Amino acid sequence: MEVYKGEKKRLYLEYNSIAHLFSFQVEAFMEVHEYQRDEWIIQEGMRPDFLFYVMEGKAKIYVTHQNGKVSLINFINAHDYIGEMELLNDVYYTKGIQASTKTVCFAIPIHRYRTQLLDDAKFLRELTKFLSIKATHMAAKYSQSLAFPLENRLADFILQTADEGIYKEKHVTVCDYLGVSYRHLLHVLTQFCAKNYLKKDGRNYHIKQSHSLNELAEVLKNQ
Amino acid sequence: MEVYKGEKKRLYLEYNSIAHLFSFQVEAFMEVHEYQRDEWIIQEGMRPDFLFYVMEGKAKIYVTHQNGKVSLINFINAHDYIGEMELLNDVYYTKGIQASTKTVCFAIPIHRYRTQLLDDAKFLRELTKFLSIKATHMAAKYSQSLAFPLENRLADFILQTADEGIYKEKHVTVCDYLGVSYRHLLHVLTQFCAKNYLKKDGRNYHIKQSHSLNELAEVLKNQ
DNA sequence: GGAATAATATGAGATATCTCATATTTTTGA
DNA sequence: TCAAAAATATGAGATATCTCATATTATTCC
Repeated sequence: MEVYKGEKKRLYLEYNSIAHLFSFQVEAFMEVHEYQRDEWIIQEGMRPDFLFYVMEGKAKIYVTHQNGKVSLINFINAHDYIGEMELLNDVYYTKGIQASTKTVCFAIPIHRYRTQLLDDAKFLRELTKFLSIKATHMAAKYSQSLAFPLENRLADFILQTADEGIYKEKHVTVCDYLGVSYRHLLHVLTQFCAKNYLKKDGRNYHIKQSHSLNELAEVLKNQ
Repeated sequence: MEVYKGEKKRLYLEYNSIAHLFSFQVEAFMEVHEYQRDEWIIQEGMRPDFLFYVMEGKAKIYVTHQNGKVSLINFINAHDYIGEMELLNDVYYTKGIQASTKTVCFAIPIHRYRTQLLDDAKFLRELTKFLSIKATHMAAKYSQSLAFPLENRLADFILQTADEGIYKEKHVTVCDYLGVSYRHLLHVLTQFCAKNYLKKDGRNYHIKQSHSLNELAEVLKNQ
């Protein structure tokens, strides 16, 4: 992790302002943090000292269960908040956040700004929207995971993450995200190939019949 | 549904104030609604005209999937908000909300107060907390549903809902909530009886070994 | 009060998904 | 550059969960 200092920090702030998110000056004690791929932005179980706002990059929220299973709860992208749960709640089990690409965040020290943040309607309004979408999204994922087999959820995931007709997510990550075993994921992917929805090419999968995948994914929709 | 009028309304407002939740006068156009058991407070797919704040009673959030399966997403209790998603988001698939006991809510007309509400730090702060807890709760349910079999989740649910050592939830509701088939729920309940964790008595189940259920439920915890 | 509806109950076979074992290939780090 | 670690791959048997069929109570409503 790198904390931008001096000229580097000044330049970054100049070109990437988040002043519009607050109605007061937040820059005085704000830091700019850069994390490398696979680095932990927040360690599971350890309360963070900052509220983060992601400017660039992608990250993943993980939680480890007592039976050793790991769930990838969600992906984090640019313009998302991190650590807002800890800002709001005194009691909270902190989840792990891991960068999956180089990630640059603004880091706002909680102890310094907590009171001001919780009094700022502009900030709270944006955060409320962010949280409402997050809650809705989790509710949708939850109910879908119980109502549909992997076949449907995977079809949706493939269509969402494929780039130019090619799907190439890491199986291990996808297992954690969709909450199924590695074995079963491979099994359903093989089925998709057998049905000619996908064509395997080394580690990539070419989408051959997106309409078939669409049909499978479509039944999840409405929410 | 009954809308309190005249003296009844005046008295109810006098004894149940929510003035402390806002920094402006919200009472002028606020209504008081009472719903009977099983009545729909919000119909699935229909945008509500009010932001509700539940004063008394309990309700359930439902969503219907395209394959006909119904998910009971969550329970709603006193001091929860309803319709806050529609207040915040212009595009949102509205879920159904059904009263499960007599339920009294304050109903704040959205078109009238939207702007003021979204500018009120006091209101937004409470709502943000409410949403953060909701999001966390959904995330926990989601990851648990994928990481643990029904046995563990049911044990937790039984302990949470039992009253004086007796569990008597309706099977149909529980199926929708835990996202399993009726058949399977009964199967696991029968197992619990066979293991002597529970003793069936007509439609009730007496908890005989809460420590065993506790052990099963415990592994979900940490979050 | 009786017919219709909802809730409970149980069996049996099907399927979705998991666990474990093991092999190969790729990536990483000293 | 090489050994260790991570990711991919596949088989086979186990288990969690589902579907469907059917019967028996409760509950609701005219």
